[in-house]
Parts: sequence; structure tokens; C-alpha cells
Amino acid sequence: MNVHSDNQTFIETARRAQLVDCAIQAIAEWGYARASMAKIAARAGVSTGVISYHFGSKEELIEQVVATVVTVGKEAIEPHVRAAGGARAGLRALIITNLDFIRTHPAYMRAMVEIIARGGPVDGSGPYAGHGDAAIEDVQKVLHWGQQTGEFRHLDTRVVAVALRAAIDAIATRLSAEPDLDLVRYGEQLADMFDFATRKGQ
Amino acid sequence: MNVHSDNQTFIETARRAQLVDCAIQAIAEWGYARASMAKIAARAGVSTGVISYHFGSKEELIEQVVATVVTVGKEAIEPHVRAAGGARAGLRALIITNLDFIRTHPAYMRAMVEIIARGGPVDGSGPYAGHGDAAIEDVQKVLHWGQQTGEFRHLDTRVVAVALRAAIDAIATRLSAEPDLDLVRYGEQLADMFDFATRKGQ
Amino acid sequence: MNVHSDNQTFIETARRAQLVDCAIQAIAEWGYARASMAKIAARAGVSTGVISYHFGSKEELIEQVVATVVTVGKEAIEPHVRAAGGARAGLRALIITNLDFIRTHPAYMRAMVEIIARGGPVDGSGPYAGHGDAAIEDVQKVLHWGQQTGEFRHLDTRVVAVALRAAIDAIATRLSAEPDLDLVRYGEQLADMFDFATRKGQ
Amino acid sequence: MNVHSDNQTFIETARRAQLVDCAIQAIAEWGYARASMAKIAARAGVSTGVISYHFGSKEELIEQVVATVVTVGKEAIEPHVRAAGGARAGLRALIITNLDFIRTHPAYMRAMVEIIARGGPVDGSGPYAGHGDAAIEDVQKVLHWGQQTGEFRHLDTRVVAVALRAAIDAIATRLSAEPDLDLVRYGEQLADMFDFATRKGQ
DNA sequence: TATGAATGAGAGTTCATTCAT
DNA sequence: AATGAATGAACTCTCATTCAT
Repeated sequence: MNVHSDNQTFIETARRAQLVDCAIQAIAEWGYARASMAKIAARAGVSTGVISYHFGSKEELIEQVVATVVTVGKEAIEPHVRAAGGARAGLRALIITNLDFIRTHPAYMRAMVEIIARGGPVDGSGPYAGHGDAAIEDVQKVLHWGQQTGEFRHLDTRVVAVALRAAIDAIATRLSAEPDLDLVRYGEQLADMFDFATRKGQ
Repeated sequence: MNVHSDNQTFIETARRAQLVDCAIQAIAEWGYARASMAKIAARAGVSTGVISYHFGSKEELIEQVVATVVTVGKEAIEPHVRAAGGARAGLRALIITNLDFIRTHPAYMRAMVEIIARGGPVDGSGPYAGHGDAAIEDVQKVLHWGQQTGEFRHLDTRVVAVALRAAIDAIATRLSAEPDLDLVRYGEQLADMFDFATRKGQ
Repeated sequence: MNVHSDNQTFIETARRAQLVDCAIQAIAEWGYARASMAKIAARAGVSTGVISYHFGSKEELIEQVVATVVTVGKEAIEPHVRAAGGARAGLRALIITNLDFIRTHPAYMRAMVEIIARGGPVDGSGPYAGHGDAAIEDVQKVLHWGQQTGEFRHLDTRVVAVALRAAIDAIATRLSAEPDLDLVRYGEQLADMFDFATRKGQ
Repeated sequence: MNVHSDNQTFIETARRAQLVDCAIQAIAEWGYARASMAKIAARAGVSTGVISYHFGSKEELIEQVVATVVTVGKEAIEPHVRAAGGARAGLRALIITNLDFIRTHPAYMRAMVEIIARGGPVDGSGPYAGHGDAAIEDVQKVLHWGQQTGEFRHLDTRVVAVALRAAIDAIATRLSAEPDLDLVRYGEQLADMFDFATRKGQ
């Protein structure tokens, strides 16, 4: 059976998941540049060829890493935002749960930052292409929500969304520099700040 | 005369400046990891050895890039912040002039973000560590200023500084994705947002 | 399977042996400094990366070369020395079999002399330090033996051992200059000479 | 005036001598491989081009180094051998003064060993070509002398000369490993040894 | 004569990828 | 499906040499 067909065997799916996980750990530990295929394979206890066999190229593997992190992240965050009683609470939930995700999945975030930082051609291609926009749009939706309900002041949702997304993502990097950072308190402060920045003045 | 002495020839100074500039452009265009010595040298129209001759190693070249960008950036921004009549105006000036710098020096900022984002080995060491912190502290100073004058509300200056720094830096990346972005308007919006976020409520 | 584990495949063992052999020949032919990885690989008919793959670094390859030459050499020489009826006969055997080894393995000796003569950094460290000393000590043991049995005169075993070792090693170089050298006769003369130099006067 | 003509100016001669001396020191200190033209030039306080200007190539510089060391060595040793009352005393003088030269000119010897060890193509070319033979022949002459006077036993002068030359040269290397070596005592022992090896038995 | 900027080849090493088994 | 040996290009860096000034 063609490996890249959608019709995957169980073992195939498991291998891919395992390799993606090892890639995340390897990138988080050594940084993108030093996380070679050989090291990722070694961490999975398999030979180098296996990755090529299952993913075709390193680029595809990285794309899967990104997709996985994004998916897992969304599943951890979105429900809390949706469950919020309003946009203001939703924005706070988005920030708090996002930081909570960073706190509980440091390797995921670290890997993500490494991959994004690596960049590649600036033309907007690269493994993270699209996901960045999507992440910004998720924030933007909450801001729209709040504008419609009148909870938020008049503001450029794009600008605020970009700023908030950046502020959250920056924490993964800060965490590398200050491992003892109190992310819970940090989240509260950040939520307060964006609350002030967005709410309708009294 | 030893190349690395302070007493440099005119031609030596010119070459170093040219190479630093080419490095900035190369990093901005291809990203840090893919900006090889060969590509930088080719962009300058010289052979690879020239970089080693003038800088000793790639690391030293990058250090010079960082030093140059930091210096040029500070000179463009700090005076405006200092000239502001108060902290609130200072914060706005910091944001506006920062975006203006990004608008007029897109490659500089893109390169800087690339270099700082990388930050070297995962452990946070590396030759560029500290520049990110310094940039954050510059923001933090303005926030302290405003707290002392009573212009700003009670807030965690660290958190806000990190968020603002990230929000500004993110624009360099956004600009790559959306070259037609109206940075002037963007800057006004961002300034408004952080004004709301920091000012003392009425 | 990790390449550097002890549990090696047949093909792995064969390649390593082949590469060590090619390294010996290359060093013997061009001298240590000019025996580059590229030349060694070319001699083996493989690409440069193969050496890194099997040995990790040039240094490790050279270590294997030294280990191989030392082992093969010892196995060819030591038994004859041990089998000798006494120290005087042992010393003669050491010289004769050593020259015989040079005659039958000219590249081995030439390579060994190259490697030991270099010895790494000037300070005497480096990965090959010690092998020269070990070779001298092997000679010294025979001299001690003869002093204990009373076969040899009172002498400084260190001085004589260094001299004999040097005299033997020099032949590998001489052989390069005079390929037609009669090593058998040479060995007899050398043995005679050191016999005179060491035996107890009548 | 052509630089390479025999008719050299005083300043030209002085420069060459200075450069040769710096080359000796550089090679002795860093080893042949790491004694680059740049380092040698830096040690002389001149620019790289100067060496090429005066010597044409590194090879020629090294040849001059060898020639210088050989000449200085000969001048230090030969008179003492000639002044000896007979071949036996001459041989002893050759050994003693040779070791004395090593003791008083460690950089010279260290450089010499480095150059010889480096070897180059084994075909007998290289900067030391010829000098090695000449050095052996110098020893051989003394041995012939002693055979003619009947002071020495019947022996193969070539073999003994090679052995003695090697034994002496080996000391420079030993000296690197054991800097505290007592060369005076060493010389006496070596002289004794070769006296036993060569003299007519009673 | 001397400088120092520049060249271009070659060094060891890493790595994504391929492929016979 | 998986192995692991091999490739070949790319990397940074060093160095002897050249040459305009």
C-alpha cells in the first residue's frame, strides 16, 4: 500500500505519531538546527530511513509537528473560550488557558518557537505558513464577538489580535530564559492588561 | 596592522560595514539558518574568505550585525522617547518611532528578530543573549517612569514590557507576509491600545 | 544499530578495516599532514562522508590506525622475543623480527613513524602520545631482563632503549630513500652492534 | 635588483635572517602544521606578503630554515670532532657536542624535528632531502677514520651511522616529552654505548 | 620594499536523502 | 516496513599566494 495514501494502517499511524513526538522533543531539547534526522530517529529507536519512509522529507515531518502542536493546542484552548459567558471572559480564558498550555507543554511550545524562528524563506512559505494567520484569526474572532456584544471598545481587531498573539508566543521564549517564571501570575497580569486595552471605558 | 585592532583603515571600515549590511540583508531574506557565509559573501561580490579575514568567524560577524542594528535602532528611537513631555507621550513615541524604524529599515528589524529569536543554544546562552532582555528593559524604563509620575496604573512592568516588545517585533514578521501593511496607521492603533492598557482609569 | 557500539555488522567491520588500511597507505605515501580525508576516501573508492560515518572524526580513524599497527606489530614481534632462550638472544630477536616486520609491512611502519613523530601538539599531548613511550618500554624490558640475568653490562636502560628504538624506526624512513636496502643484512649488523653495546665485556 | 640574485643588500640579508629565525621559533612553538605564514610574519612584525617577497614560497623559507639549522649545527659540532686526538675521541666528541647543541638550541632542534616529521611526499624530495644523508655521512666519516686507524672493530659504517644519527635525533623528541631530561648525562651514556659498540674488543 | 586586502583551493564535518537488502 | 550503509552537497574555517597601492 502506498504509504502516503489516506488509508493508513494502525501501525503506520502509530509510527507517525511516535516520530512526530520524538521530533518535538528533539527540537525542544537541541533546537531546530541541531535536531537532525539522525538524532530524531535515534530518539525513536529506529534508523534514519524510517523518517524518510513515513514522511518523505524532513519538511513534511516538520509540517506534521506544527499541525500536531496546533491541533493539540486548539483542543486544549478553544473549549474554554467557547464556554465563557461573554467575549470579555472569553478573551481572558483564551489568555489564561493559552499560558496554561505553555506551562503544561513546554516542549511543544519550545519546538514551535524554534520552528517559527527558523523561518526559512521570508516569502511566507515554510512549515508554519498559514498556521500563524489562523492563530491570529482565532484571537480576532473573540474580539469581533466582543465588539458585536458591545463589551469591547472600538478597536482594530487585527492589530490587537497580532499584538496579543505575539505577547503570548513571546512567553515560550521568556520561559527558556527564566525557567522559574510564574506563568499563572503572568497570565493574570496579561489578561488584566488586555482587558484594560479592549474594554469599553466607564 | 592587525585586522582586529581598533586602528582601522578606511578600506577596512568600509568593507566591514558592507559585509555587515550584506549579512543583514541575507538574514532578512533567507532567515538566520540559511544565511550562510557563502551567500553573504556572494551578495557582497567577494569570496568567502573575506569574511573570515575581516571578522575572524561567523559569530563575530553576527555580533557586529547585532551591535549595528541595536545602535542604529537606538539612535533612531531613544531621542524621541526622551523628548516626550511625559511617560504617556513617551510610550506612544516609543511605539510610533519603533514602527517608523521598521517601516524605513525593514531588513534591519527582520534580521534582528531572526537573530534574537534564535538566541543560540536552547539553554539561553549564546553570543546574542541579553540583547532581547536589553530591548525589553528599555520599554520597562518608560513604564517605570509613568508609574513614578502617576500617569500609569498599577501594573507589572515586566509583563507589559514583554508584551509590547513582542507586539512590536511581530510586525517585522507580519510585514513580510503583508508588504502593503499601513504601518503608520498600525502604529497609531498599537499606541492607542497600550495607552488604554496602561493609563490610569478616569 | 549505533555505529559505534561494539556489536558490529560484518560489512561495518570490513569497511572499517578497509578504511584503516587505506589510511595507513595514504599516510605512508604522502605523510601524515597530507593524508587528507578526501585522499583516504578516494583511495577506498568511497565518498568523504563514509569516514565520518564509520569513525566519527579523523582523530578516531587515526587512533584506529595506531591501534591496528601496534597490535599487528606486537603480534609479529613479541612471541619471538619471548621464545628466545635469554635476554641477549631476545634482544637480537627483537631487532631481527622488527626489521622483518618493516620489510614485510613497509607502509605500516612508515605510517606509524609519521604518526608518532608528529605526536600532536608541541606540548606532548594529543591522541597518540604514549605509543612512542610504550614502544620504548618494550625494548627496556628486554634490557632489564638481561641485567638481571647478568648477560648485559651495567647501562642506562632508558638511553639504550631510546637509541635502539630510534635506530629501528629510522629504517622505515631509510627504506623510502633506498628501496633496495637489504634489510636482512641490515638487521644482522644492527643486532651485532647492539650486542657489542650491551653485553658484558669478556 | 632581483631579490633572488646572489648579490643581496645588507638589509635584504638581515630580513631573510630575521624571517628564518621567526620561522624557527614559530615552528618550535606551534608545530609545523600550525605555523602559518601569517603567524610567522606576525612574529616578525611584518605583513604576510613580505615572506613571499623574500622567499617566493613557504617551501623555500623552510628550506632556508633547514639550511640554517644544519649550518649552525655543523659549525658548533665539526670543530670539536676535528680537534679530537683520534677517531674514538672524535666519535665521543660528535655525540657530546651534538647533545650539547640540542641542549643549547632547543627551538632549532624542535623545529627541525617538526619539519622532518612532516615529511611530505616520501619520494625523497622535501626540504630535508639531502641533508639527512649528509648528516649520516658526517658520522660515517668518523667511523671510517676509526677503521683506518684500527681503533674501531670491523663494522658496517652505514648501519652504525644511521643508528647513531637516529639515536641523537630522537633526543629532540624525547626532550619535548621530558623537558627535565639531563642531556649531559644522557650524552655520556650514549657515548659510552657507541664506544662499546664500535671499539675493538680487548 | 612593504602593506594588507583579496583569492581560491582544500580542510574536516554535518546532514537530508537514497536505496539495496 | 525497516535497516544502515552510502552519497553528495553544503557548511565554517584556514591558509599560501597574489597584487594594486
